[in-house]
Amino acid sequence: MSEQPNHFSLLIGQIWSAYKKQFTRIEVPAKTDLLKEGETAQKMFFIETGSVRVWHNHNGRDITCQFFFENNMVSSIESFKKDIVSPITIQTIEACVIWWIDKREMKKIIEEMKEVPQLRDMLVDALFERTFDYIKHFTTYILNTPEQRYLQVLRDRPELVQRIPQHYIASYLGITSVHLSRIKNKLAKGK
Amino acid sequence: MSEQPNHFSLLIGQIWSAYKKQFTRIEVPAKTDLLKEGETAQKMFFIETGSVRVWHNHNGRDITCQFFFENNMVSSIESFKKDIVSPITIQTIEACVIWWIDKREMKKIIEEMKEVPQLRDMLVDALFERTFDYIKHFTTYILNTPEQRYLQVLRDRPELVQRIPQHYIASYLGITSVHLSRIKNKLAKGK
DNA sequence: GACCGACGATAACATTTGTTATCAAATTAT
DNA sequence: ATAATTTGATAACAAATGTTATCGTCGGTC
Repeated sequence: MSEQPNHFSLLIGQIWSAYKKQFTRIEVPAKTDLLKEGETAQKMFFIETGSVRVWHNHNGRDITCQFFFENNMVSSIESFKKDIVSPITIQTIEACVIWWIDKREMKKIIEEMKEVPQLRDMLVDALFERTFDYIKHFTTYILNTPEQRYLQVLRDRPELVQRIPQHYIASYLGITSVHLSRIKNKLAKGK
Repeated sequence: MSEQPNHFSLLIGQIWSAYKKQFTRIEVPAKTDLLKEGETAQKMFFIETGSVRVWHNHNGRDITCQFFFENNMVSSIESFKKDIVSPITIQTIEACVIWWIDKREMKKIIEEMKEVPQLRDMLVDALFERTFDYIKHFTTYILNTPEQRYLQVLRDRPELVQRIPQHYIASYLGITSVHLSRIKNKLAKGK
Protein backbone atom coordinates (compact mmCIF):
# COMPACT_ATOMS: atom_id res chain seq x y z
CA MET A 1 0.00 0.00 0.00
CA SER A 2 2.67 2.47 0.97
CA GLU A 3 4.90 4.26 -1.52
CA GLN A 4 7.93 4.35 0.75
CA PRO A 5 11.00 2.39 -0.37
CA ASN A 6 10.58 -1.11 0.99
CA HIS A 7 11.17 -4.69 0.02
CA PHE A 8 8.40 -4.49 -2.49
CA SER A 9 9.80 -1.53 -4.39
CA LEU A 10 13.28 -3.05 -4.21
CA LEU A 11 11.88 -6.21 -5.72
CA ILE A 12 10.17 -4.29 -8.48
CA GLY A 13 13.39 -2.41 -9.19
CA GLN A 14 15.18 -5.72 -9.39
CA ILE A 15 12.66 -7.23 -11.79
CA TRP A 16 12.51 -4.09 -13.84
CA SER A 17 16.23 -3.68 -14.33
CA ALA A 18 16.87 -7.38 -15.04
CA TYR A 19 13.88 -8.17 -17.22
CA LYS A 20 12.97 -4.91 -18.91
CA LYS A 21 13.47 -6.42 -22.38
CA GLN A 22 10.59 -8.78 -21.85
CA PHE A 23 8.14 -5.92 -21.32
CA THR A 24 6.17 -4.12 -24.04
CA ARG A 25 5.75 -0.36 -23.91
CA ILE A 26 2.37 1.28 -24.54
CA GLU A 27 1.01 4.79 -24.15
CA VAL A 28 -2.58 5.07 -23.08
CA PRO A 29 -4.92 8.00 -22.41
CA ALA A 30 -6.70 8.65 -19.13
CA LYS A 31 -9.59 6.35 -18.21
CA THR A 32 -8.23 3.38 -20.11
CA ASP A 33 -9.13 -0.02 -18.70
CA LEU A 34 -6.01 -2.17 -18.45
CA LEU A 35 -8.04 -5.05 -17.09
CA LYS A 36 -11.81 -5.25 -16.79
CA GLU A 37 -13.74 -6.79 -13.94
CA GLY A 38 -14.84 -10.28 -15.00
CA GLU A 39 -11.84 -10.93 -17.23
CA THR A 40 -8.93 -13.12 -16.18
CA ALA A 41 -5.65 -11.28 -15.79
CA GLN A 42 -3.26 -12.17 -18.62
CA LYS A 43 -0.75 -9.40 -18.01
CA MET A 44 1.09 -7.57 -15.32
CA PHE A 45 1.73 -3.86 -15.72
CA PHE A 46 4.64 -1.64 -14.83
CA ILE A 47 3.84 2.06 -14.64
CA GLU A 48 6.56 4.31 -16.05
CA THR A 49 4.54 7.53 -15.76
CA GLY A 50 0.98 8.35 -14.76
CA SER A 51 -1.50 7.10 -12.21
CA VAL A 52 -3.75 4.08 -12.05
CA ARG A 53 -6.58 3.01 -9.81
CA VAL A 54 -8.09 -0.32 -8.97
CA TRP A 55 -11.83 -0.26 -8.50
CA HIS A 56 -14.70 -2.57 -7.89
CA ASN A 57 -18.27 -2.30 -9.07
CA HIS A 58 -20.34 -2.81 -5.95
CA ASN A 59 -24.07 -2.81 -6.69
CA GLY A 60 -23.54 -0.22 -9.37
CA ARG A 61 -21.29 1.86 -7.15
CA ASP A 62 -17.74 2.53 -8.21
CA ILE A 63 -15.50 1.82 -5.23
CA THR A 64 -11.79 2.63 -5.55
CA CYS A 65 -9.62 0.18 -3.63
CA GLN A 66 -6.06 1.20 -4.48
CA PHE A 67 -3.95 3.77 -6.28
CA PHE A 68 -0.70 3.17 -8.14
CA PHE A 69 1.91 5.59 -9.45
CA GLU A 70 5.25 5.62 -11.23
CA ASN A 71 7.65 2.71 -10.77
CA ASN A 72 5.05 0.36 -9.45
CA MET A 73 3.67 -2.87 -10.80
CA VAL A 74 -0.01 -3.56 -10.79
CA SER A 75 -2.17 -6.56 -11.57
CA SER A 76 -5.27 -8.21 -10.26
CA ILE A 77 -2.99 -10.28 -8.11
CA GLU A 78 -5.40 -13.03 -7.11
CA SER A 79 -6.70 -13.37 -10.68
CA PHE A 80 -3.11 -13.39 -11.92
CA LYS A 81 -1.96 -16.06 -9.53
CA LYS A 82 -4.98 -18.36 -9.50
CA ASP A 83 -6.42 -17.89 -13.01
CA ILE A 84 -9.77 -16.82 -11.69
CA VAL A 85 -11.86 -13.93 -13.00
CA SER A 86 -10.85 -10.56 -11.67
CA PRO A 87 -13.16 -8.93 -9.13
CA ILE A 88 -11.66 -5.55 -9.99
CA THR A 89 -11.02 -3.22 -12.87
CA ILE A 90 -7.61 -1.63 -13.39
CA GLN A 91 -7.98 1.79 -14.96
CA THR A 92 -5.66 4.67 -15.72
CA ILE A 93 -6.50 7.98 -14.08
CA GLU A 94 -4.01 10.16 -15.91
CA ALA A 95 -2.52 9.39 -19.34
CA CYS A 96 0.15 6.75 -18.73
CA VAL A 97 3.23 5.13 -20.12
CA ILE A 98 2.81 1.47 -19.26
CA TRP A 99 5.02 -1.55 -19.82
CA TRP A 100 3.21 -4.87 -19.76
CA ILE A 101 4.42 -8.42 -19.56
CA ASP A 102 2.57 -11.63 -20.32
CA LYS A 103 1.49 -13.68 -17.35
CA ARG A 104 3.45 -16.77 -18.47
CA GLU A 105 6.63 -14.72 -18.84
CA MET A 106 6.12 -13.18 -15.43
CA LYS A 107 5.53 -16.53 -13.80
CA LYS A 108 8.77 -17.78 -15.33
CA ILE A 109 10.59 -14.80 -13.85
CA ILE A 110 9.13 -15.51 -10.44
CA GLU A 111 10.21 -19.16 -10.66
CA GLU A 112 13.73 -18.07 -11.66
CA MET A 113 13.83 -15.69 -8.76
CA LYS A 114 12.94 -18.43 -6.32
CA GLU A 115 16.16 -20.21 -7.29
CA VAL A 116 18.37 -17.27 -6.38
CA PRO A 117 18.58 -17.07 -2.58
CA GLN A 118 18.91 -13.31 -2.45
CA LEU A 119 15.95 -12.76 -4.76
CA ARG A 120 13.93 -15.45 -3.09
CA ASP A 121 14.37 -13.74 0.27
CA MET A 122 13.43 -10.47 -1.32
CA LEU A 123 10.26 -12.06 -2.63
CA VAL A 124 9.32 -13.46 0.76
CA ASP A 125 10.15 -10.19 2.48
CA ALA A 126 8.13 -8.28 -0.08
CA LEU A 127 5.14 -10.48 0.59
CA PHE A 128 5.54 -9.91 4.32
CA GLU A 129 5.77 -6.20 3.70
CA ARG A 130 2.60 -6.24 1.63
CA THR A 131 0.82 -8.16 4.33
CA PHE A 132 1.90 -5.62 6.95
CA ASP A 133 0.69 -2.81 4.75
CA TYR A 134 -2.70 -4.41 4.34
CA ILE A 135 -2.98 -5.03 8.06
CA LYS A 136 -2.26 -1.38 8.67
CA HIS A 137 -4.64 -0.21 6.02
CA PHE A 138 -7.62 -2.20 7.17
CA THR A 139 -6.83 -1.52 10.81
CA THR A 140 -7.43 2.20 10.24
CA TYR A 141 -10.97 1.36 9.20
CA ILE A 142 -11.64 -0.01 12.64
CA LEU A 143 -9.58 2.48 14.58
CA ASN A 144 -10.11 5.80 12.86
CA THR A 145 -12.89 8.11 11.74
CA PRO A 146 -13.08 9.18 8.10
CA GLU A 147 -11.64 12.56 9.07
CA GLN A 148 -8.66 10.89 10.72
CA ARG A 149 -8.18 8.64 7.71
CA TYR A 150 -8.20 11.67 5.45
CA LEU A 151 -5.61 13.42 7.62
CA GLN A 152 -3.51 10.26 7.52
CA VAL A 153 -3.62 10.20 3.72
CA LEU A 154 -2.79 13.90 3.64
CA ARG A 155 0.25 13.23 5.82
CA ASP A 156 1.42 9.88 4.45
CA ARG A 157 0.51 10.11 0.78
CA PRO A 158 0.14 13.78 -0.12
CA GLU A 159 0.73 13.02 -3.82
CA LEU A 160 -2.58 11.21 -3.69
CA VAL A 161 -4.55 14.28 -2.68
CA GLN A 162 -2.69 16.39 -5.23
CA ARG A 163 -3.09 14.10 -8.24
CA ILE A 164 -6.27 12.12 -7.69
CA PRO A 165 -9.83 13.43 -8.17
CA GLN A 166 -11.57 13.83 -4.87
CA HIS A 167 -14.44 11.43 -5.45
CA TYR A 168 -11.98 8.59 -6.01
CA ILE A 169 -10.27 9.46 -2.75
CA ALA A 170 -13.64 9.60 -1.02
CA SER A 171 -14.55 6.07 -2.07
CA TYR A 172 -11.04 4.95 -1.14
CA LEU A 173 -11.67 6.37 2.33
CA GLY A 174 -15.02 4.61 2.50
CA ILE A 175 -17.17 7.77 2.42
CA THR A 176 -19.14 9.83 -0.09
CA SER A 177 -17.58 12.77 -1.90
CA VAL A 178 -20.16 15.01 -0.23
CA HIS A 179 -18.87 13.97 3.14
CA LEU A 180 -15.25 14.39 2.15
CA SER A 181 -16.12 17.87 0.99
CA ARG A 182 -17.62 18.59 4.41
CA ILE A 183 -14.50 17.27 6.14
CA LYS A 184 -12.28 19.50 4.04
CA ASN A 185 -14.51 22.47 4.77
CA LYS A 186 -14.42 21.80 8.49
CA LEU A 187 -10.63 21.40 8.49
CA ALA A 188 -10.21 24.63 6.51
CA LYS A 189 -12.34 26.54 9.02
CA GLY A 190 -10.52 25.00 11.96
CA LYS A 191 -7.24 26.45 10.70
CA MET B 1 -7.95 -14.33 8.45
CA SER B 2 -10.07 -17.21 7.34
CA GLU B 3 -10.29 -20.51 9.14
CA GLN B 4 -10.79 -22.59 5.99
CA PRO B 5 -8.01 -25.04 5.07
CA ASN B 6 -5.53 -23.12 2.93
CA HIS B 7 -1.82 -22.83 2.38
CA PHE B 8 -1.44 -21.19 5.74
CA SER B 9 -3.06 -23.96 7.71
CA LEU B 10 -1.17 -26.55 5.68
CA LEU B 11 2.02 -24.74 6.55
CA ILE B 12 1.14 -24.69 10.21
CA GLY B 13 0.32 -28.38 10.09
CA GLN B 14 3.69 -29.01 8.52
CA ILE B 15 5.57 -27.00 11.12
CA TRP B 16 3.57 -28.48 13.93
CA SER B 17 4.09 -32.12 12.96
CA ALA B 18 7.78 -31.71 12.15
CA TYR B 19 8.88 -29.46 15.01
CA LYS B 20 6.48 -30.21 17.83
CA LYS B 21 9.35 -31.25 20.15
CA GLN B 22 10.71 -27.73 20.14
CA PHE B 23 7.51 -26.28 21.57
CA THR B 24 6.66 -25.94 25.25
CA ARG B 25 3.17 -26.73 26.50
CA ILE B 26 1.36 -24.43 28.91
CA GLU B 27 -2.17 -24.23 30.25
CA VAL B 28 -3.53 -20.77 30.91
CA PRO B 29 -6.86 -19.43 32.20
CA ALA B 30 -9.10 -17.05 30.31
CA LYS B 31 -7.95 -13.41 29.97
CA THR B 32 -4.26 -14.25 30.13
CA ASP B 33 -1.97 -11.92 28.20
CA LEU B 34 0.41 -13.96 26.06
CA LEU B 35 2.06 -10.78 24.80
CA LYS B 36 1.46 -7.24 26.02
CA GLU B 37 1.30 -4.16 23.85
CA GLY B 38 4.66 -2.38 24.11
CA GLU B 39 6.70 -5.53 24.60
CA THR B 40 8.75 -7.10 21.83
CA ALA B 41 7.53 -10.52 20.73
CA GLN B 42 9.91 -13.26 21.92
CA LYS B 43 7.63 -16.18 21.25
CA MET B 44 5.24 -17.61 18.75
CA PHE B 45 2.19 -19.50 20.01
CA PHE B 46 0.38 -22.54 18.76
CA ILE B 47 -3.15 -22.96 20.08
CA GLU B 48 -4.08 -26.54 20.89
CA THR B 49 -7.42 -25.69 22.48
CA GLY B 50 -9.21 -22.47 23.32
CA SER B 51 -9.61 -19.05 21.73
CA VAL B 52 -7.38 -16.01 21.59
CA ARG B 53 -7.87 -12.45 20.49
CA VAL B 54 -5.49 -9.77 19.34
CA TRP B 55 -6.43 -6.31 20.47
CA HIS B 56 -5.12 -2.80 20.40
CA ASN B 57 -5.52 -0.03 22.95
CA HIS B 58 -6.72 2.95 20.94
CA ASN B 59 -7.11 6.04 23.10
CA GLY B 60 -8.22 3.92 26.00
CA ARG B 61 -10.58 1.91 23.83
CA ASP B 62 -10.10 -1.82 23.51
CA ILE B 63 -10.28 -2.68 19.80
CA THR B 64 -10.20 -6.35 18.84
CA CYS B 65 -8.41 -6.93 15.53
CA GLN B 66 -8.33 -10.70 15.13
CA PHE B 67 -9.50 -13.97 16.63
CA PHE B 68 -7.64 -17.27 16.70
CA PHE B 69 -8.78 -20.77 17.53
CA GLU B 70 -7.46 -24.32 17.69
CA ASN B 71 -4.63 -25.40 15.40
CA ASN B 72 -3.54 -21.89 14.59
CA MET B 73 -0.36 -20.03 15.31
CA VAL B 74 -0.41 -16.51 16.59
CA SER B 75 2.21 -13.87 17.19
CA SER B 76 2.61 -10.14 16.80
CA ILE B 77 3.96 -10.87 13.37
CA GLU B 78 5.60 -7.53 12.64
CA SER B 79 7.10 -7.36 16.12
CA PHE B 80 8.28 -10.93 15.73
CA LYS B 81 9.90 -10.39 12.37
CA LYS B 82 11.39 -6.92 12.86
CA ASP B 83 12.16 -6.86 16.60
CA ILE B 84 10.05 -3.78 17.14
CA VAL B 85 7.62 -3.25 20.03
CA SER B 86 4.26 -4.83 19.53
CA PRO B 87 1.33 -2.51 18.84
CA ILE B 88 -1.06 -5.20 20.03
CA THR B 89 -1.85 -7.42 22.97
CA ILE B 90 -2.43 -11.14 22.53
CA GLN B 91 -4.90 -12.39 25.10
CA THR B 92 -6.76 -15.63 25.71
CA ILE B 93 -10.54 -15.45 25.70
CA GLU B 94 -11.28 -18.94 26.93
CA ALA B 95 -8.93 -21.10 29.00
CA CYS B 96 -6.33 -22.42 26.57
CA VAL B 97 -3.75 -25.09 26.00
CA ILE B 98 -0.90 -23.27 24.29
CA TRP B 99 2.42 -24.44 22.90
CA TRP B 100 5.04 -21.74 22.56
CA ILE B 101 8.35 -21.62 20.77
CA ASP B 102 11.19 -19.17 21.17
CA LYS B 103 11.61 -16.62 18.41
CA ARG B 104 15.18 -17.76 17.62
CA GLU B 105 14.07 -21.37 17.27
CA MET B 106 11.19 -20.37 15.04
CA LYS B 107 13.42 -18.26 12.83
CA LYS B 108 15.75 -21.24 12.44
CA ILE B 109 12.80 -23.35 11.36
CA ILE B 110 11.79 -20.77 8.81
CA GLU B 111 15.34 -20.64 7.42
CA GLU B 112 15.41 -24.42 7.20
CA MET B 113 12.11 -24.41 5.38
CA LYS B 114 13.41 -21.98 2.80
CA GLU B 115 15.98 -24.59 1.77
CA VAL B 116 13.36 -27.24 1.03
CA PRO B 117 11.68 -26.33 -2.27
CA GLN B 118 8.32 -27.78 -1.34
CA LEU B 119 8.23 -26.03 2.03
CA ARG B 120 9.58 -22.83 0.57
CA ASP B 121 6.75 -22.74 -1.97
CA MET B 122 4.31 -23.44 0.80
CA LEU B 123 5.71 -20.49 2.72
CA VAL B 124 5.40 -18.16 -0.26
CA ASP B 125 1.93 -19.43 -1.05
CA ALA B 126 0.90 -19.01 2.55
CA LEU B 127 2.04 -15.41 2.51
CA PHE B 128 0.09 -14.79 -0.69
CA GLU B 129 -2.92 -16.39 0.92
CA ARG B 130 -2.62 -14.18 3.97
CA THR B 131 -2.33 -11.14 1.77
CA PHE B 132 -5.48 -12.12 -0.13
CA ASP B 133 -7.31 -12.63 3.13
CA TYR B 134 -6.33 -9.21 4.37
CA ILE B 135 -7.34 -7.61 1.10
CA LYS B 136 -10.73 -9.24 1.43
CA HIS B 137 -11.12 -8.29 5.05
CA PHE B 138 -10.33 -4.63 4.68
CA THR B 139 -12.29 -4.44 1.44
CA THR B 140 -15.46 -5.29 3.33
CA TYR B 141 -14.95 -2.19 5.44
CA ILE B 142 -15.24 -0.07 2.34
CA LEU B 143 -17.89 -2.09 0.59
CA ASN B 144 -20.24 -3.22 3.32
CA THR B 145 -22.34 -1.84 6.12
CA PRO B 146 -21.85 -3.12 9.67
CA GLU B 147 -25.00 -5.20 9.29
CA GLN B 148 -23.66 -6.83 6.14
CA ARG B 149 -20.33 -7.47 7.83
CA TYR B 150 -22.11 -9.12 10.74
CA LEU B 151 -24.10 -11.33 8.37
CA GLN B 152 -20.86 -12.24 6.63
CA VAL B 153 -19.27 -13.27 9.92
CA LEU B 154 -22.40 -15.24 10.79
CA ARG B 155 -22.14 -17.07 7.48
CA ASP B 156 -18.36 -17.47 7.14
CA ARG B 157 -17.24 -17.83 10.73
CA PRO B 158 -20.22 -18.97 12.80
CA GLU B 159 -17.94 -20.38 15.50
CA LEU B 160 -16.95 -16.81 16.19
CA VAL B 161 -20.48 -15.71 17.09
CA GLN B 162 -20.96 -18.85 19.16
CA ARG B 163 -17.77 -18.68 21.19
CA ILE B 164 -16.79 -15.02 21.42
CA PRO B 165 -18.41 -12.41 23.70
CA GLN B 166 -20.44 -9.99 21.68
CA HIS B 167 -18.60 -6.81 22.62
CA TYR B 168 -15.38 -8.26 21.20
CA ILE B 169 -17.17 -9.07 17.97
CA ALA B 170 -18.63 -5.57 17.88
CA SER B 171 -15.22 -3.92 18.06
CA TYR B 172 -13.95 -6.42 15.50
CA LEU B 173 -16.75 -5.24 13.20
CA GLY B 174 -15.85 -1.63 13.88
CA ILE B 175 -19.02 -0.76 15.80
CA THR B 176 -20.20 -0.43 19.39
CA SER B 177 -21.80 -3.31 21.22
CA VAL B 178 -24.95 -1.21 21.51
CA HIS B 179 -25.16 -0.99 17.77
CA LEU B 180 -24.49 -4.69 17.29
CA SER B 181 -27.28 -5.39 19.73
CA ARG B 182 -29.58 -3.22 17.59
CA ILE B 183 -28.55 -5.07 14.45
CA LYS B 184 -29.27 -8.43 16.05
CA ASN B 185 -32.63 -7.17 17.27
CA LYS B 186 -33.55 -5.90 13.82
CA LEU B 187 -32.49 -9.17 12.17
CA ALA B 188 -34.49 -11.19 14.72
CA LYS B 189 -37.63 -9.14 14.02
CA GLY B 190 -37.11 -9.37 10.27
CA LYS B 191 -37.30 -13.14 10.45
C1' DG C 1 -27.71 -18.14 49.52
C1' DA C 2 -25.90 -13.41 48.88
C1' DC C 3 -22.82 -10.72 46.41
C1' DC C 4 -20.19 -9.25 42.47
C1' DG C 5 -18.62 -8.56 38.00
C1' DA C 6 -19.25 -9.51 33.12
C1' DC C 7 -22.40 -9.49 29.57
C1' DG C 8 -26.18 -8.10 26.79
C1' DA C 9 -30.67 -5.51 25.83
C1' DT C 10 -32.92 -1.26 25.55
C1' DA C 11 -34.23 3.72 25.62
C1' DA C 12 -33.37 8.67 24.83
C1' DC C 13 -30.71 11.69 22.85
C1' DA C 14 -26.52 13.53 20.12
C1' DT C 15 -23.56 13.18 16.32
C1' DT C 16 -22.02 11.43 12.09
C1' DT C 17 -22.74 10.13 7.57
C1' DG C 18 -25.58 9.34 3.45
C1' DT C 19 -29.00 11.05 -0.19
C1' DT C 20 -30.63 14.03 -3.43
C1' DA C 21 -30.62 18.14 -5.71
C1' DT C 22 -28.62 22.40 -7.34
C1' DC C 23 -25.00 25.39 -8.72
C1' DA C 24 -20.33 26.97 -9.99
C1' DA C 25 -15.76 26.17 -11.56
C1' DA C 26 -12.59 23.59 -14.15
C1' DT C 27 -11.46 20.57 -17.82
C1' DT C 28 -12.09 18.39 -22.22
C1' DA C 29 -14.05 17.73 -26.67
C1' DT C 30 -15.86 19.64 -30.90
C1' DA D 1 -14.71 29.81 -28.81
C1' DT D 2 -18.50 27.11 -27.45
C1' DA D 3 -20.62 23.22 -25.71
C1' DA D 4 -20.40 19.15 -22.99
C1' DT D 5 -18.53 16.67 -19.25
C1' DT D 6 -16.26 16.26 -15.01
C1' DT D 7 -15.38 17.86 -10.64
C1' DG D 8 -16.29 20.00 -6.25
C1' DA D 9 -19.14 22.79 -2.90
C1' DT D 10 -23.30 23.36 -0.44
C1' DA D 11 -28.01 22.91 1.52
C1' DA D 12 -31.93 20.30 3.39
C1' DC D 13 -33.37 16.34 4.90
C1' DA D 14 -33.08 11.16 6.09
C1' DA D 15 -30.77 7.31 7.95
C1' DA D 16 -27.11 5.21 10.47
C1' DT D 17 -24.28 5.05 14.36
C1' DG D 18 -22.41 6.63 18.80
C1' DT D 19 -23.09 7.99 23.85
C1' DT D 20 -24.75 7.50 28.21
C1' DA D 21 -27.49 5.44 31.43
C1' DT D 22 -30.43 1.84 33.31
C1' DC D 23 -31.80 -2.74 33.98
C1' DG D 24 -31.86 -7.86 33.99
C1' DT D 25 -29.46 -12.18 33.57
C1' DC D 26 -25.88 -15.31 34.16
C1' DG D 27 -21.69 -17.45 36.39
C1' DG D 28 -18.64 -17.51 39.56
C1' DT D 29 -16.97 -16.57 44.53
C1' DC D 30 -17.18 -16.15 49.43
